[in-house]
Amino acid sequence: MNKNITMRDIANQLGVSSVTVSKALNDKEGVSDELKERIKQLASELGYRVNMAAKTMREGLTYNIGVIIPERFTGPDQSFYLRVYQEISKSLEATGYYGILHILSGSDEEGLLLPRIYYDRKVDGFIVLGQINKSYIEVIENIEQPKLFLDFYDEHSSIDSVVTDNFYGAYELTNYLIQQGHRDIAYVGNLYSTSSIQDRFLGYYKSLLEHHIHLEPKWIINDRDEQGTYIDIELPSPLPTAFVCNCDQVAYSVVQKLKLMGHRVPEDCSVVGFDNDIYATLMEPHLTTIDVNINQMAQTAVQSLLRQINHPDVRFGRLVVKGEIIYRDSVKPLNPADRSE
Amino acid sequence: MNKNITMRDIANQLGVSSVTVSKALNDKEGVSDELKERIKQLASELGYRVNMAAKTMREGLTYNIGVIIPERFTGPDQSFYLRVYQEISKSLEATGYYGILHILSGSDEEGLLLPRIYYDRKVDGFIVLGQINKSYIEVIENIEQPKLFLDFYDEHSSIDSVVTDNFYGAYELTNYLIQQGHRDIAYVGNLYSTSSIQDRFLGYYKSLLEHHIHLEPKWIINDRDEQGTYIDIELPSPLPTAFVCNCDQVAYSVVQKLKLMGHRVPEDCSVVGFDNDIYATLMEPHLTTIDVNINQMAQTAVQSLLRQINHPDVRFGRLVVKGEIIYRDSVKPLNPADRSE
DNA sequence: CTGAAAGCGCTTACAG
DNA sequence: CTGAAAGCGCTTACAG
Repeated sequence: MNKNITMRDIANQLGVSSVTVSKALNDKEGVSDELKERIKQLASELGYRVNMAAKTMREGLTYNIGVIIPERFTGPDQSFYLRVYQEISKSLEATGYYGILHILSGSDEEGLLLPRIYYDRKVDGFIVLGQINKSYIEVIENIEQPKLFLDFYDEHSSIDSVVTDNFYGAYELTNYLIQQGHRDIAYVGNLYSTSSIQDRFLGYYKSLLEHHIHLEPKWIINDRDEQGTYIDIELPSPLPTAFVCNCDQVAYSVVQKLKLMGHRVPEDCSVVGFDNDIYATLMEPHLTTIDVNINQMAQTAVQSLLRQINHPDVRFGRLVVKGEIIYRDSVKPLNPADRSE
Repeated sequence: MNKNITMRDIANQLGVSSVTVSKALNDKEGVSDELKERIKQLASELGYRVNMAAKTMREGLTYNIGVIIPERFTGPDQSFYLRVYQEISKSLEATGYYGILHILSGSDEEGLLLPRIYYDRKVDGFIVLGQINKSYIEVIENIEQPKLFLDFYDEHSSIDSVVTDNFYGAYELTNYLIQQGHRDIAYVGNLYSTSSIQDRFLGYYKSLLEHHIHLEPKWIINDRDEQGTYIDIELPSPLPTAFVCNCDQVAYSVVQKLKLMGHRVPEDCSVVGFDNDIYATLMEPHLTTIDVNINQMAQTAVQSLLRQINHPDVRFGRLVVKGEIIYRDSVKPLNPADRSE
């Protein structure tokens, strides 16, 4: 019965024009309060629903945002970006927008193919969630629509970005380890893979510098290739007393590896991660890590992009969202006597 | 420069009508091959992109599907439905459709509020992913648009559904335990919470019946309240030799609990799960479980719903997607001598 | 306060 | 093979 009720139907039944109905339903000037009430009343009885497509065509706004996530971040054991997407979705809906997810396949990324949402003019703007390769960044840059990088950035690009505070997160985590008496501290992560891993490394390094601890090149341990595919981690020998891992999943692998070699965590080796994702509490011991404020990141991203849509000229640059150390059981204070040197 | 190029622009530049451009770009009859080529050529040079909103208004199809997930299934440690959503997204995009995610909050579900995508006519149909309460089912039923339940069903409802083969999955898993010599087998799950948990229980029960094993009421162990909130699991005493858990996450909890009590898995107790999600391989020992074919479920759901959109009269009823046992390390053959009675 | 006109960009049915 | 006309449902700008 509420089969495609239009404003005209309401107008006809009330003997007014559809212009008046439009004004009433949108709370615009120019309708008497009494008539407005009658219109709203009837609209609700008839189960009137706005036809967004008509609105879209008239205004040139789809009220959709495309969220692009590179496929390699969406494996069965990686739920982090999906959770971010979920938060984006919620933030968007609260403002009358909707998110459309596009998983960017490896081959499309290589072949520099834009997602279908682009060719179909399905969206008013794009959020790229997760680092894409240099050439694809250029392709995105050439899109003449608002866009934003989330959880990574590119120095050569003029595209706004929202990232978690990787640098200070890792810096504080490393400070904490040093406070606990550690001085032989390794960093696990490929420095050339993503801006996040690189910035976390730099935070770790800053902490080392401030404490006049020499950075041992052999204690920068690779965990993946530059495309982001995990490789087998080779632990150095002798072992450091602590590992700063670029993410919880890698921390989990490192702990597995240590256990396999007969070492105990944190008794023999302390380990910290980054993200506070599912790995942090599924592993034994529970991981000390940085809780990335996903909700805040999503909200910031959505707000920035929406502002870009409404004011195409304003730019934000790089927006940093603070994280927070979560202290758990993977770090042990080091007795000075235990030190290797 | 590709600022809102329309068919008319192409038509004007070529001195033809926009009707001809439309036909050419859509590969319809009635344009000479030569002209069609010129049109496509120019369209591509100009960076023409179709205006979906116009198409939508004309055809009355949005080419969007709403995917509704109850909030309680989307906690930080539950990525299963998000992964299903991801697969739905991919399946949809392959057919020119797009998914719009709506997380149904607990209060909206209680208050029987329909999502905004409904009021905005944003979608051509709905996939409800994850069991909703009875009253909300009725609300969904009254929507005069194609809809489908995914991963659950309701006997009183005429809405099509796609589910994994819960019954036979649990049946085969229990058969396997019995083959390994187990006879004291508990089931963990609230039988009144979801259709999946109920059907898995029934599969377990069928296996027991077939082997003439008495169903001990005390060995049906509760894991959550009827709203789905997890509760503390109380293990029975004496312990059975095996647990059939309604999902991997609960299997994980059970194993944690057993370990805490000083029991070893699988040496003292065997445990199996269902889903083959991240918990299955993150726990020690790795879990023997049923691999739910997420990709197949998503594809089946998308195809069914799309057919419903194009043929509003056809119904499928309940579609069952087969899963597969994944044998890992959480089950140990039971030596007859070990039996408790 | 109320409404007639025009137009967003496309496609279908029809005429030539 | 090609195109003029009409209409999908809305909203803005203008006239009364």
